[in-house]
Amino acid sequence: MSKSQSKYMELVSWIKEQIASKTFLPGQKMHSENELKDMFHVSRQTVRHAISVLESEGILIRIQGSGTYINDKRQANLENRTRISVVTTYVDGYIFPKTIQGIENVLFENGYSVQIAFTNNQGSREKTILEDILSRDEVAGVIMETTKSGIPNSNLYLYKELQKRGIPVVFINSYYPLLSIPHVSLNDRMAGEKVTEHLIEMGHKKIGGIFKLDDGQGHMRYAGYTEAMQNAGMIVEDAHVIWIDTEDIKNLNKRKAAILERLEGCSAVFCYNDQVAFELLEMLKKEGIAIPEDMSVVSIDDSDLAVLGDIALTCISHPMDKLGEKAANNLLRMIDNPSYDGNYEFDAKLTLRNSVKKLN
Amino acid sequence: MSKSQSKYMELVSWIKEQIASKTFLPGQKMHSENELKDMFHVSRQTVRHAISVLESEGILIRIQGSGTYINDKRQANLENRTRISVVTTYVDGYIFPKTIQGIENVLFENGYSVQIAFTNNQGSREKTILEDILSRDEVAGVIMETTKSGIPNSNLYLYKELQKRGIPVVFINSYYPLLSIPHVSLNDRMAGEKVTEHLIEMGHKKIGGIFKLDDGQGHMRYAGYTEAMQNAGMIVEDAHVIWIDTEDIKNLNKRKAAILERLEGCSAVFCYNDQVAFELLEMLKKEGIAIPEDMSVVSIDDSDLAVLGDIALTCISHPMDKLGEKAANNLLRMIDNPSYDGNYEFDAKLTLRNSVKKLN
DNA sequence: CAGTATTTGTTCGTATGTATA
DNA sequence: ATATACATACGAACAAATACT
Repeated sequence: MSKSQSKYMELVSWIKEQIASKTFLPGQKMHSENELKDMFHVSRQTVRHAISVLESEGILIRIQGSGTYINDKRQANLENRTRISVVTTYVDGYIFPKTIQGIENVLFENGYSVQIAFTNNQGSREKTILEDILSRDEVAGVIMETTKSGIPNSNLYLYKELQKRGIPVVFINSYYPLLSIPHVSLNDRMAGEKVTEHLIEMGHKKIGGIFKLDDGQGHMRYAGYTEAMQNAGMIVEDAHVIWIDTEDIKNLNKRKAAILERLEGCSAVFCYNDQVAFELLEMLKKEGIAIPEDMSVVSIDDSDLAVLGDIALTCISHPMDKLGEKAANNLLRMIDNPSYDGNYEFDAKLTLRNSVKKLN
Repeated sequence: MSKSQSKYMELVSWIKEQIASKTFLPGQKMHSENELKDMFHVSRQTVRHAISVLESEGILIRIQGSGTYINDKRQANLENRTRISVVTTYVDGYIFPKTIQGIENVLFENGYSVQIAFTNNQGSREKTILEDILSRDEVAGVIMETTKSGIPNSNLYLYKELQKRGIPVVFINSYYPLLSIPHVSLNDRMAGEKVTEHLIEMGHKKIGGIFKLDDGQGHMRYAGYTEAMQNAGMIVEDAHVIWIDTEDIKNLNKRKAAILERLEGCSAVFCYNDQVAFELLEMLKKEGIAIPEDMSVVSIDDSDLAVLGDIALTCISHPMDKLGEKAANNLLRMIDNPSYDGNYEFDAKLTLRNSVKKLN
């Protein structure tokens, strides 16, 4: 592969490939100059030229009389790192800005600089960003929002590589169950449970739900919803459950007919988040369905959207900036003490407003 | 001094001494390899070895066919920098997230990583962040939102230091008039003018205004407002102009009495931005003042807030993500070509909605 | 511990290729 | 187009540090 005209550059490429493919392992001794000379049928000068390039890049270390070794870069560079990479899906939602601000506040106060990137909730972008972090090899830790954690992720090997290199990672909002990497999030299961229990206490029997299918939070909130229903001896009817994905949220109206049909007969509906609730309110209003008289609506997040319209939403509060601060603090503790368990889930707290009607 | 047994190290020392003693000046061409060979009675290989050591230290630059030059260190260190620092006031507003996302998109695609920090619109924090950037000395450029550009800033010397080091800076949204540093922003003066002209065209004579006093955007929007009034032969009455600062915006109600008094007799009011307009709408509603029947309201930004309530605001659109992209692109061009002029102002475009009444 | 082999470090000579002025 | 200057490449010799017997 990589033909770089000159012989020494070909040798450079070859050695890099061996290291990348784990044929040469960090700390190991490499072939001697004379061995390489014979292997590649070049002069020793050419071999030395190639090695000197790699040495100046910090990839190899030459020790006179002993040999040439693959540098164990990790330990060498990790010492003075004061940079943290923060990767989120978007920044233009209503939760992330506050979370990011919380993260930045804590990290800046602790002398770290914050490097940021956005996945746009696309696995391909997540991959590029992780590869970039790995190749630059200069961050002391990573705070990461999962990308579509509700469906299988093909980038898990990149997270494992970070672990292998001793770079701690904290997930926020959700996590990948297949990885043993800590996360800081809202207790989404509890959130789903509490909000559903509230509806049940208020006398609702037929409770519909709109959940996000492509992230773990959607799954957990759904799990809480079903648990609360079952605890109350009620049956979760799939006919009243609507699953949407990230794309749907932006244009809930496209699924209007299906949504209205599924909510037929329900007196209340559990919305995945405020954004969904807000869109749903608009939709119901246009259909002449009054809230909360004809339909009670609850949601999760307690963002600006929850109180912006004429109907204030009863909902679970998202910790937002507190979540960011906690994630940052946990990451810093993990950097100091690699065995520290960085997991944390915020208890769900219900805020009562006027979007739920009491039935008798 | 430094006798380092080997000939090539002696040559290295000699060259370093020449540079230290200003015999060789930055940017200057050095002796050719053959000249040095003859001067020191060594082989050309030895000369090349010495030069390659100095080249890897970034002290010399070899250019094939041209010669070997003493590196101007500024440029030397900047070569491999692929990090841009983005500093904004907040991230939890409604404009910044989109702007930041626009910036990140462009920079990431161009192989740069984005380092972020927030000033919270406090001069002291701006100072700390700039000092941090300067001491780390590892960014290729800075995109900066001004901190209270409407009042004197005591950190200008730090920006000058960045200029001195050849690190390009682009301001967004506003700029410090005392510095010759480019900015990318909305044409705030034009925005103020257009929105005021619209009110005048709709028959309004008494037009009040709420402006932000502590940033340059507030000043420019006010300038546009006065210009439009004067062009129409109308007089700007100070009694109808309200100046607020960043703190006031969060709690407009505290100045309720003063605001209502100043708007007395006005048929329309120009709001500094959507946030102000939104707060004002709430206030007027509670006072029983109908919009647009009793009072027309216009604003600038066209954020989510503009269309969220029951009254959709007629306003000037803020370029948001486009502004971020433009700022990033201009900064990249400045990095490539230091003489490139990175200034750009987006034309103001009016979006008509239903917050303005036509008078006759 | 001494001696020897191995491995990298330094230096010279020479030749040809390629980019620049 | 030519001369200049750096780039690549080979061969050879000896020095210095390390490893092994």
